[in-house]
Amino acid sequence: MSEPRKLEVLRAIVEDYVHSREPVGSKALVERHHLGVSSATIRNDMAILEEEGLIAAPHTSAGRIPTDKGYRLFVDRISAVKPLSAAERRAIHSLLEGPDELEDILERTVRLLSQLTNQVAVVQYPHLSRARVRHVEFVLLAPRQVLVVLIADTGNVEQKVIDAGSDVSDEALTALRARFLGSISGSQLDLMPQVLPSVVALCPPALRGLAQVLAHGLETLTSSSREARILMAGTANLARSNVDFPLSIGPVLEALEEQVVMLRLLSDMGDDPRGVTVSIGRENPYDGLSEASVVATGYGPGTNAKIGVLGPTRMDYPTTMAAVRAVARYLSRILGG
Amino acid sequence: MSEPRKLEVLRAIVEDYVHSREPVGSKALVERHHLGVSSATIRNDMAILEEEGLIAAPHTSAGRIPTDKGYRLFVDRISAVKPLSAAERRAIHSLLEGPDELEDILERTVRLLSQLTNQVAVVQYPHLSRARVRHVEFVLLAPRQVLVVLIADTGNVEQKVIDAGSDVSDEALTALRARFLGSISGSQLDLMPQVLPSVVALCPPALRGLAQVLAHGLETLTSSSREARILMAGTANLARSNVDFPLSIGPVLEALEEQVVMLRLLSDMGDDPRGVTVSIGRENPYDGLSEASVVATGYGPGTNAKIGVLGPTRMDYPTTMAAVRAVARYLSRILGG
DNA sequence: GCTTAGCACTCAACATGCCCAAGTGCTAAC
DNA sequence: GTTAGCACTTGGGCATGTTGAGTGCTAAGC
Repeated sequence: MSEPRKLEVLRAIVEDYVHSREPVGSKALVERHHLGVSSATIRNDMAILEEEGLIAAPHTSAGRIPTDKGYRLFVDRISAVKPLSAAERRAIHSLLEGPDELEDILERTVRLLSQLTNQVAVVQYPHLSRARVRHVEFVLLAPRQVLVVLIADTGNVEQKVIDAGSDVSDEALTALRARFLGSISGSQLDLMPQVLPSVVALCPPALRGLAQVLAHGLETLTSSSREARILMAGTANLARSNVDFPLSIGPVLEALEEQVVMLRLLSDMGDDPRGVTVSIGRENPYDGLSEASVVATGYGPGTNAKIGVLGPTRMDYPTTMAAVRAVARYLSRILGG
Repeated sequence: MSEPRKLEVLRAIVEDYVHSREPVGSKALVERHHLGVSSATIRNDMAILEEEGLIAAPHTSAGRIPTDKGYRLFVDRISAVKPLSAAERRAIHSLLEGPDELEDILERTVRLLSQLTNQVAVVQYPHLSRARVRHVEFVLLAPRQVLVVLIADTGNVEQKVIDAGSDVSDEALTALRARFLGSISGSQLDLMPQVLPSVVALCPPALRGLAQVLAHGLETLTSSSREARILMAGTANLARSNVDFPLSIGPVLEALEEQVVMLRLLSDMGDDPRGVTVSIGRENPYDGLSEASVVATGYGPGTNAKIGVLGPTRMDYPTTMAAVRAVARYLSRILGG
């Protein structure tokens, strides 16, 4: 049997099934796609595809549906990129409208992506780890309370109120601010644990106690738990595709709510620099997502944060991948400029 | 017929139905509750209750289920507050553990509440409108970029980067900071639109342009759109009670995602200062929530922000109300101290 | 060596008919 | 005002039959 036709058959099955949500049989296949052979031949091909674990039959006398492995092959070798429609392009360009603060932009982006794909869209805040310190500020709120503000060159502003333990003078704060700023301004945030102690060590003994506290505050601001934020939109789309989650959408909602899970998931997905990455069904590390697929890609400076969508394995991969890629690119451009 | 028994019958119907999710008939009723009369009598009572629109029968030969109006009467006049279990009390007290920043506290709170009630829990960030200014800070990030930070006595820290339009000197900023701080420190945030212009007017002409820009920045930080934030947890519980939303949980998820809707909903609910407020089914202003109930109450200083849960109308109101009240009280205590 | 027609076989989905249990409303008696 | 009794309604469960889509296999054809 011919290898190209085998792939063609798989492609047809995936496309039909995604379109109709119904197991697709040999006869329907030859009718809808001009494959140039009869249904009997297709039956033989399908038997082989099934042997290879690419498709499966829900029961004896039903058509076939793609398995996770089948989708994987489809995504990797068969699918062609679908160009976006003009309307979609226009929608993406409208991202520029509105306030240009990081949070607002991300929010609009994730909303847009969920509308474009009719799936749940997810975006991770830009990683701080590779960002650099742009500014540091200490503000005395009360005799012992200090507001520590750290601004990264990504536009992130992180702040935290800390308790100094003993009374703090304005002069001490100003002095320390200058010291910290001089030493760490421009350095990468993920180097803070190494850099900060040396700053403290160089302080005159009188200031060292306070410096220690402030350094610790700064460190927590840059720690990974801080950057662990995810924005999402379109969870209602899950309800629409209720049928596609035979068990329940409960576990999926749980996963989405558990930011740790989502972050892990996104960062586990390799960072193919020139395309989107897809994680299909049981490939997902989290059990609750065994019937879901994630299509994601990096964005922003160094493509270090991820944006993507989550939906049922029965998903229109080409279109979704195109949308994710287009939105990610445009988002990168906005943030870069 | 006796008024007390009528209420007793309604109470029994609500309780049984909430417990079993099945229409409850006259016979089962007399068996499970010792009402002291026969099923025939109950039948008569039920006919009256139905006439009054408090209960309804899904079809001719089925038992009755409470209507929205029935639940309303139940909540208003019948239900007794259920004391929390020791374990629940303990869980609530564990709220104190962990970081004590506003965001962390609210996050733990909403998680806890969703676990206690097995519903979706929702909490609104404390209103800024009645909060007072605790501190203001201007930080020069770049020659023309100023970071404006505003700290409220509720613990909220709001910040925003603004473009000054022309180069800014450090001295000017310091001078203006002193002016703003002196004039607005301690005043209510919702008075800012009135107070800020006068501060600007009193500035020396050389500073007035910058003062104007900064005042505008401060104003947006205090505007209502800023305080419009909601945290939620437990959306996966919706999937569990799938059956209770005959249509779909889609509209419910949509409503939850639409912060505007939720904020409107929460603030529309009267502010009964000594108890929780309940909004049942079609009482909700939003169509998608016509099969949902919201149990909410105010918390924090002036009980100006809301916390609550959302679930199907078929909900264990007494327990839910007790949990919401207990959590809100404890949260108020934590934030107050 | 592929491809194809033909055929027997399987099985979910649907329809039909039947009965049952739960529940109601009403009436007449207490 | 309460109750027993009864006729009536109706959804749900079950057994049965039918249909149609789909398969696998075999034998013939190119």
